[in-house]
Amino acid sequence: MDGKKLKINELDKKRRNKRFFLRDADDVAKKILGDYLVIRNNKRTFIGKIVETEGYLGINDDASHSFSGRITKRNKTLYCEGGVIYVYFIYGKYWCFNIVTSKENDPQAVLIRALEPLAGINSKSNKKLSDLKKLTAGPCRWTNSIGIGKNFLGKSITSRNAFVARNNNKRFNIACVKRVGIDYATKSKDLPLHFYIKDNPFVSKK
DNA sequence: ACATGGATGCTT
DNA sequence: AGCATCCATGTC
Repeated sequence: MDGKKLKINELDKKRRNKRFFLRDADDVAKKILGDYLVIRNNKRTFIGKIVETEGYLGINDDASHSFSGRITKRNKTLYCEGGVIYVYFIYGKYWCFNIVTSKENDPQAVLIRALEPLAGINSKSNKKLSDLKKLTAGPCRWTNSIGIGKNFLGKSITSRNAFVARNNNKRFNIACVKRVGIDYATKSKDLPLHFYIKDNPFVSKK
């Protein structure tokens, strides 16, 4: 009967648990490609397929907010045990959504850069692919579209209201390139920690 | 092609 | 305390 509800229940069963997020960020970044991000927010449920991610490796990664290990008001969430959400405000307008990984005091994270919307985005007024892409194809776009902000900082990514669901039928190739927007980095600038699903239209455009 | 925007971090 | 810097995005 209600296909959407059924699907959400199915996804609930495939929820990634906390242990999954205790590994290194590059590993998590690759493994969650093709998985589903489920966010329950303002009494709505949003589902998006994760199509583009970046790994940030922590204190030795000079592109990371936790580089050098200095703890600040902004980055302290990164030092939590993996499995919580790290959001930060950027460019005076936007929010970026990350999943903290690895063990406590190893401040790694995965940035979710783009999603393919599957539910919860108003598709009535956005039938065209180009319109839909403007809503979820980009690290600051999808967060804006579903109301991600500081309210998600430090929240669990293994809870009923925010989780990653395993996709057991992955048939795609993964591209592995250098990360975006980190020219200020030197040592880690060219590391291939930016992953995306090849040929997926919702990968943010270069 | 250009304007927007605020937190951050560095300099004073 | 001041300010240059950051660039994804929206709007042109």
